[in-house]
Amino acid sequence: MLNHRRFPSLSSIRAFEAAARLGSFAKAAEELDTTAASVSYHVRRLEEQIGVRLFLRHAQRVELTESGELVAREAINAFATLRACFIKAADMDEGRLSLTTLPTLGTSWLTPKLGKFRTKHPEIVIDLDLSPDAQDLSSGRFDVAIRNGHGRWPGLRAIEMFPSIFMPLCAPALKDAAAGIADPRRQLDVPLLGRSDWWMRWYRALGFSDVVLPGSFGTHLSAEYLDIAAAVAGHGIAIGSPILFRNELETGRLVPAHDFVAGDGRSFWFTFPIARQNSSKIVKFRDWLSSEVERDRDAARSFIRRAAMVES
Amino acid sequence: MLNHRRFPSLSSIRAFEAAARLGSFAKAAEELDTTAASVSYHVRRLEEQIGVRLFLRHAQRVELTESGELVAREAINAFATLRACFIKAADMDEGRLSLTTLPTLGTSWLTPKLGKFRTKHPEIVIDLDLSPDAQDLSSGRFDVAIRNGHGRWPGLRAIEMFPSIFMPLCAPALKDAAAGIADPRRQLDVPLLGRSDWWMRWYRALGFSDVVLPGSFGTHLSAEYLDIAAAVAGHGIAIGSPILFRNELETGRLVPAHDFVAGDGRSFWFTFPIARQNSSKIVKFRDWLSSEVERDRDAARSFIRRAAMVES
DNA sequence: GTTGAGCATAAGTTTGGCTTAGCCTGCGGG
DNA sequence: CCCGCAGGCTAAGCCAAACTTATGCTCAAC
Repeated sequence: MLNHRRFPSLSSIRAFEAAARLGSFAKAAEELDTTAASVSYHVRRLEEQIGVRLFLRHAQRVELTESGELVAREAINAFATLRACFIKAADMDEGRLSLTTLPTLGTSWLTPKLGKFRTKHPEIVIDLDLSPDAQDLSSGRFDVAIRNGHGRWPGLRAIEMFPSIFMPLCAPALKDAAAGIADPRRQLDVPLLGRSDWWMRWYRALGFSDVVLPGSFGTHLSAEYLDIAAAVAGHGIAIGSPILFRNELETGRLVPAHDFVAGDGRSFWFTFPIARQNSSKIVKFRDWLSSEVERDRDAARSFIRRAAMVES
Repeated sequence: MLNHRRFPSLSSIRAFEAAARLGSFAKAAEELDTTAASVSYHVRRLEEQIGVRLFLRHAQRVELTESGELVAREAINAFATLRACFIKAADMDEGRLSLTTLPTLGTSWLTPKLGKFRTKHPEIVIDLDLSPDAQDLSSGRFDVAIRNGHGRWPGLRAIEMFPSIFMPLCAPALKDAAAGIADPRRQLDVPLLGRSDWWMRWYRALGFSDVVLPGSFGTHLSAEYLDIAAAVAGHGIAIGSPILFRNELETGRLVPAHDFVAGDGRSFWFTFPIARQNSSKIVKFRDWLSSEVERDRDAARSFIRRAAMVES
């Protein structure tokens, strides 16, 4: 008799379902890619577990009992439902790509381009998360990430986009006031904005090893885009990437305050779990992103070429 | 990505279903009577197989993703359907007892009593099959059988009902004409009806070893009840069981043509698969049958006591 | 700060389920 | 009529999936 607490073996149910649907153990075995012996065994097992005879065995064929018919109807239905919902879930999942990236890159570089992706792949919605610290891709909250670092993350595939480089940028009106920027001992009339560690690196790349920067930087790391906005507004000289802020440079809202470009040896990487490298939405985004990166890297190649790397 | 041909592992689906329904891997593990590690493993596996993240892992809890919610709804539903239909099938099965027996016993002895069983257990429908040869109980076509034999059938439990005995029976009007029945050399005015092998045994039990019976018995084995009907109609002397035809004897429609009773050493047995001895419908029928047998055996005890057994 | 709940991961072990091999039965064609 | 074949059953042995054990980690509660 049926023990109401315990569920019968699922393999047995599957075997029964196929046998009932196809009306033959042999055909079921073929569909399940196994042997008739296995199907026979499982059907018998199921019958023992629920205490009900499901098939009548005749010499060359099997026939469902009345109870068998009932169970078959429901089981076939249940399996079809499951099959369908996995496919549906996969489709739904394919239609939403969730991406986490650094606020600066997201705000200044990525967001303006996303419209083009949407036009090219209208079936995919991008779900963008901007957070300063690297989110764990293995948690599944995000499909892909754009990260800054050295490109080695266990379990993740990392595709290099462009190097992390920076140079002093200012509004054209401040260009003259910034003339002495290359000498850290001179006191400028305009404040320096942006990440102090980058300023240090930039000066070190110029040959000044123990620069003491004026205080009042007043910014968080990773909020450079706010400082860039301030620089555009003429409030000082910011340090930032000529690649990320190519648009500001090309439109003349910013100009280099000095031509020297430094880098920290790190890069921006497009990353995703190796296990998901064949996911079609990831492939689509990756391909699109690569072409965008290609164009930008090309446009910024002079900056990249002359960047002086400073190891930490 | 989901391979549309192959179904994901069912154990994984079950683990996921329980986890989704209970909102916790630990609770799911408890319900499935396994460990949290197993549930965790299976959910991860399912996600890999269908290529869709179903749960978001947080430190102390898990949360369904959007796709997870969809799959969960369907899976919970599918499992509930399955669970329900097995129970329903068991119930349906419990409500119908199918019994195969010999035509004589079924017609003359069992059928008149079945009304009482129906009254006592209105929830069980008896599905009666009368066939001269023993049906295979292991095929599942029948739940129980009443058989004639020596009580040893592999895999079957056999409960003895009463011995297979027989004596000459005739209509009261023929009693005088049957006076010389005990001497096979005398030619009677009335024909002998019924199984010739039983007549032979009966005479052998009386001490006549090589009896030559008159021809024209014109009956099949196992169709004694037809001959008994003929005897009731006064067409001859039949040989049959005083237990099975107790009713005819008690109402006076038949009388013993001679008081000698023979047996063949066999009995009628109530049998069913050992594996099913706890099936409640079988227990109910068995208990009812036993009480009926008890009463009949009691009423027929004088016939049974004096039956002379003749080994084949 | 300590404890406990909840999930993940690794490694070792068991057992369910598969395969192989052989048998039986009935059908159909030579 | 007989033999081959199709379809199902059973037994025995093997293997990988799935389970257990053990440990670690994180957060929440006291």
